[in-house]
Amino acid sequence: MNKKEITILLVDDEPDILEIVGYNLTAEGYNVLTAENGVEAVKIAKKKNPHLIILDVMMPEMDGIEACEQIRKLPDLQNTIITFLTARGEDYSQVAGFDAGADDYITKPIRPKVLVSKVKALLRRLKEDESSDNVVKIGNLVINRDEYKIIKDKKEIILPRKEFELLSLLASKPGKVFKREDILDKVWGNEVIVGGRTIDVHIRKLREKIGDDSFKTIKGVGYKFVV
Amino acid sequence: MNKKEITILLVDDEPDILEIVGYNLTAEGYNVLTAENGVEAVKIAKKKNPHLIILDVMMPEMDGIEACEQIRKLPDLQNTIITFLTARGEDYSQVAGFDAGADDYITKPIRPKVLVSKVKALLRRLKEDESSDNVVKIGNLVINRDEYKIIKDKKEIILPRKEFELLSLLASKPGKVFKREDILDKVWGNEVIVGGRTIDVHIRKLREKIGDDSFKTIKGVGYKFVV
DNA sequence: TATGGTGATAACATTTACTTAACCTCATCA
DNA sequence: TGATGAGGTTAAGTAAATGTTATCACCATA
Repeated sequence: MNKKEITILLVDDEPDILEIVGYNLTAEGYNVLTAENGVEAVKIAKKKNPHLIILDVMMPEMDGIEACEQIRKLPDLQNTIITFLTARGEDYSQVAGFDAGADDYITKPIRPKVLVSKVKALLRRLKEDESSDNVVKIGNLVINRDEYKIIKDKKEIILPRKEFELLSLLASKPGKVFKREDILDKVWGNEVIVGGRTIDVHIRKLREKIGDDSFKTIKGVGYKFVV
Repeated sequence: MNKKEITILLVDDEPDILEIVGYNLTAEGYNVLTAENGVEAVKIAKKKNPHLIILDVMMPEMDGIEACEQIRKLPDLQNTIITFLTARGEDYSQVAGFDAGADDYITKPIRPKVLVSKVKALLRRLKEDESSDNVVKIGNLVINRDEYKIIKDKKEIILPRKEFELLSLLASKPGKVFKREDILDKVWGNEVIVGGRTIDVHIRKLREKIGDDSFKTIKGVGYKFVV
């Protein structure tokens, strides 16, 4: 996801804060929307579907907590990250904030650098969320997509990229037969043309490293991973 | 399976975590049970048979690892998904966790959104197991096109491609007579020309493997599959 | 520039599926 | 009754698909 495509909704009743924070986030390349109260915030959130919402707790009309609750009810905004702006030490509002469905909070007074790095961290989390189950366990195998490693019987195995992708694909649905063409599509990409024996050779390496029994050949069709 | 019917057992010795995580899961519509230590967890798991168990590793009385092992021993809880709560980077506990029979782990500090999406992903896995998409059952036969296998009286039979396709075709409409030319069209493709005895030979092999009675010859016409 | 890992390929071996041919059985009907 | 046609059976040959190994080009890295 490109920064340009990331939309942040900034909600505060003080124009100064909107301007300073907004300036800093815009300078970072984010697409920034602003609202001056909860009612407006909910309206904009509904329409623009931002990735991140920064909500001041104390606001006229509708406070941040209530706005947050309303926003959380909207089905399209389930994956939006919401963070509060709260005065330091106001512990109660933090709890209430989490209760309302917030993911984090930022304490006032706001220091632009801190805020920007927090925003970056939160958006990084969004990415992590998108690829949520990066660790898969099948039988005595643990496949960790994040760290690109395999654990078999407590022992770590490092696989080259193609082998890892191939194993990863086959193990994503144990038992299911993947046709050769499907494997080529998913591991090699459908533009790439490789020779006829390429898949076999990679399967062979996996059989060597992971175990012969785990990979079954279905002649004329493809391969499957079995537990 | 409706969300309301899904039960999650949450085990942690810190009431704060039980509350925050419990709140988030309840808000998602899950039925949440809690326990404060391993002993209690095992007791509740045995009684309530939850679909998913979230276990803190570090707990007084009985730690998560041991609780997991005990739970895994219970026959009713074989299909339960167990996931650990573990401090980030505690690599050892992850390995030990998988060893004890866990399916996944969630790192602390807990971020509600991450946890919820992970829970959803895990439960999606549960659903997939239950739904049989590309599977057809006829009599004591189960034909699984995804895995390219046949199950007859609980025993797995692997068939070569042509035999599989032939059986698959005949069994798609039990009782219906398929003309020889139709079979050739569908299994062999209408450009391929094969000798007169080819179909018979394949039928013979199926009769050998699946059972003589299942395939009836209609002289001058073709074959049909009967239950 | 040397090194080592990766990934593709070619050449060959092996395995398996599929087809065929030859022969057999059985029912039907002139 | 024996000629005919349809399908059944078997083993063997062939073709197709996959397994195996060695080798090479490429790339990053020391």
